[in-house]
Amino acid sequence: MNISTKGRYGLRAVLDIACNYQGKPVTLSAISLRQQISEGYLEQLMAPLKKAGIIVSSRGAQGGYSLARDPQHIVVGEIFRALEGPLNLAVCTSEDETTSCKKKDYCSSEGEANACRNKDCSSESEATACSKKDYCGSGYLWEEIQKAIAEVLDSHTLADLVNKETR
Amino acid sequence: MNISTKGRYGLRAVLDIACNYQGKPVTLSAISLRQQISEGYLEQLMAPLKKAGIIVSSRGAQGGYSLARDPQHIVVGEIFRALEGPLNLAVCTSEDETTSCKKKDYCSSEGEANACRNKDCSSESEATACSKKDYCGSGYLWEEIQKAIAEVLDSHTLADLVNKETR
DNA sequence: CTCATTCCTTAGTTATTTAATAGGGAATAA
DNA sequence: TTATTCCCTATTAAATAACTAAGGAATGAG
Repeated sequence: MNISTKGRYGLRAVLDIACNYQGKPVTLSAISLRQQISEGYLEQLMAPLKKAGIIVSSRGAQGGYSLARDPQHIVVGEIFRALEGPLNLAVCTSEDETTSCKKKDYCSSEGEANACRNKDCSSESEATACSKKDYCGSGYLWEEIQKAIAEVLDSHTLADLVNKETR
Repeated sequence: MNISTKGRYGLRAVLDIACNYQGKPVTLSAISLRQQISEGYLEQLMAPLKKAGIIVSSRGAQGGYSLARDPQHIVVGEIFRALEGPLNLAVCTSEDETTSCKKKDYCSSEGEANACRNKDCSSESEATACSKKDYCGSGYLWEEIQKAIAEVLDSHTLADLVNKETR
């Protein structure tokens, strides 16, 4: 269980922009140099960040990237989700929600007392309904973990991280 | 960011044993059938669980797996870590701790005010010291997330999950 | 106007990890 | 002594991650 370079580098890039903006947009090459991440790879991280409305860009000489909003109005969860996608700890791949929890085989206890709950899927995304998921006891756990992660992500702003950085 | 089948299947397997133990050890084939996980793959999950002292096994006819302790004395974090390894959200690969944070390039802010803190690495494992890590602002975030995950893992016992299951 | 600069987009490639399968071996109870 | 059951290791196929490459489009400076 880890966070991909996409998420890690991407956050560093946004932090870099936040810390190094001085009236002028910050160029990719400057970020690349400071963060020791190849420009080509950084480019790919900028696209989703831009799409998510976290950064804005301008082209041409003196161009580069700036934050779309003040750091205190950018929640870290936005950045994370833009890069890594919605939180989805347990794997829920099926598109057909109605078939959920019909197969009691997936549940680790037997007998009629065992009513598979339908919300064991911990995905944040509505699109991915569950027919193969980790049910019941384990599903509960993944959900709790996911909520804990979301809580951290959504209770910090970019400004908080900038403070940690320059302190 | 997700949890591998190793962790998910493994937890389900342990839950299965907890729920279906009735005086006799639970066989792999029974777990396989109920959980719809191949026996071959399950076998590989049993090894670390056994090594971690979570389950015990007996061979031969009527053999199988049982819990090594009562479910209320098995913390979920033990199971998780046995299967997925120590929590290690940010990647810290170097073995040489003294080189940490010497390269200011990794930090996303410039200037002398920027003292890279040495503990940004969020790894639970002592063995993996950091020379390439996500520093400062971002390192702080990964650490907070990791602590939140550990809190959930370490505040639930297997008995808690069994209750969720059979309710 | 034109040209250097900078972002933009897509395709392709390589490395790593995951998820399994396969097959023989060792212990044990009936 | 034999069917059962766990044990161990190697191999492989698929998926994902992590880049690299390369050409294009916009823009500001001169």
